[in-house]
Amino acid sequence: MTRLGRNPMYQQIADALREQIASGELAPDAKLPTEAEMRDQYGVSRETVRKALAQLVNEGLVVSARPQGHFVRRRRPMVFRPQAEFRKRPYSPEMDAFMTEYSAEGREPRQEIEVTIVEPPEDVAKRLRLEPGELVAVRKRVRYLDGEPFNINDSYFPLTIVRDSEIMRPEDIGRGANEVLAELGYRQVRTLDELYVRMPTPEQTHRLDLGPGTPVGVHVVTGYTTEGQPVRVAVTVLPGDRHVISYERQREAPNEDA
Amino acid sequence: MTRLGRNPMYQQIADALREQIASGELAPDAKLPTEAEMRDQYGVSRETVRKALAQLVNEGLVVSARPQGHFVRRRRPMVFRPQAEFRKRPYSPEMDAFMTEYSAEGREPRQEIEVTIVEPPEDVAKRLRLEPGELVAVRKRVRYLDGEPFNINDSYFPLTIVRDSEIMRPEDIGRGANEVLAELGYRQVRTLDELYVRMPTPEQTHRLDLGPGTPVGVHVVTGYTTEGQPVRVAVTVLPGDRHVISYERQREAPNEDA
DNA sequence: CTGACCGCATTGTCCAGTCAATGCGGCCAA
DNA sequence: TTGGCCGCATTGACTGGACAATGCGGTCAG
Repeated sequence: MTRLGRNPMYQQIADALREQIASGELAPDAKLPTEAEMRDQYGVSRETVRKALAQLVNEGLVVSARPQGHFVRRRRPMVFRPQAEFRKRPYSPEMDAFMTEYSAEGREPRQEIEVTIVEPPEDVAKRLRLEPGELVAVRKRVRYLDGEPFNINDSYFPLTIVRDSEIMRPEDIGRGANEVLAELGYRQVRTLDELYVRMPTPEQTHRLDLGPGTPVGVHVVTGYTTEGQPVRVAVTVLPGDRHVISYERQREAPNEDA
Repeated sequence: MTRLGRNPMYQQIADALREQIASGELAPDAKLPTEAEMRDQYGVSRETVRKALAQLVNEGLVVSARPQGHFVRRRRPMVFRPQAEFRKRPYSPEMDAFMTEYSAEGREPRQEIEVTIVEPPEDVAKRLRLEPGELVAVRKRVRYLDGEPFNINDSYFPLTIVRDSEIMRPEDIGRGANEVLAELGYRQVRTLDELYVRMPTPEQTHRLDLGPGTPVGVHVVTGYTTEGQPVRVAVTVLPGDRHVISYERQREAPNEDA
């Protein structure tokens, strides 16, 4: 482990540990050597060892549990299925098998709901085509599984169309907020979905209790009525270490392209 | 900037800088104060300032350009549209507007293609339902835009069905590899899409020339024929700082759910 | 037996310093 | 004018140290 290949020592140490994790030599939940042990083993200072460990933590491969040591992280992803909104059942056998593998079966779900009226963030206002100053109702939800926060879902509705409706009540809506919108005369027939991949803001880190090195997927759904009017913007924040996002597609017309 | 709120100094410095970036006080491409300046300004050691900067770099907010200093990062995302495979044109007006905003118009595209025959990685073998030892053909592509690597796309095909076909040639296939598969008698009518959000492996970091703190989306498409036979697994790696993933959905049946 | 307390191993924070690498801008020679 | 070289500001890598925080496990008093 000497300074041959031009790579800095902390890189080489991180690479060595990463390799041990990938090969299974260090299994999930296994304890890594302590900083002091590695300092002696590699003949470097403790800060250099710490820099290597910090890199692995940032990659999401390792967690630190003071003062027990560093441990190989175990992943338990869960399926997020945007299509669940519009499709009831008919999945292909492949999708069924996939769902079974990553199902929430046997885990205990819970959610917290909070409804407020606010001036919308700029990006939401733009998607709902609101004039400056127009207000929206927000349903902010945090969903938990086995007591662990799993995702954030904030749904924005133009205040003019949901005022005094069931949507304003901070309770679970059994038949879904989309059905309530439909009853109010705003049935959504089309959505535009955007997905961003990035590191979380400190606020998201806090709300989702994220460890360092956990990226998030931000899923933004804008729902439109037949007339093309946007009536809902839903922002879902999905911690990368806890989700697989999955959906199914079918050929539409019998012609082909790129 | 004293040690009141229990937060470590490097956190407080990082928070202050993050706030200045969010507020626009430090605009994109703006130069941050040098480490020495901040050391004096906050009355801490240089290492502490560096720890704060490292955090911002890891969040993808700041880049360091030695020896010019640290700069606020500018983002220029690009649309990734999985549906492009199956849909030719008919997008809604909303989607059209969105595409225009993030189009590649005026940027210069280029790609490198490499075709090899390998024993597939375990996850690919599983999706293609291959027996141990069965081989696959891989088309590995790196796509560039304005000279910058934009994404990686590795497509795996069972060797038994593509041997000696056009797919084995390391050139661009104008009408698309999917059409070639169709001509060979394996038309795909359905796909299962999975999307993972995570930090890149060192190999991906290298191939995509990623800065630290850039998460990636890993998009895995498995294509099936009418008979439900998997004939293609495409793995696309999308750097989070360079993409928005976007698609459209339509109500299918005139009944509703959650 | 039980509960409170304390020692200890381990990680977290921070410091003051050294030397290396890098790229820009200016200086100087042809 | 032009091309090459060099100084310099700045970040990167690393050291060896100090002290704080934390939770587990064992000890000891009741």
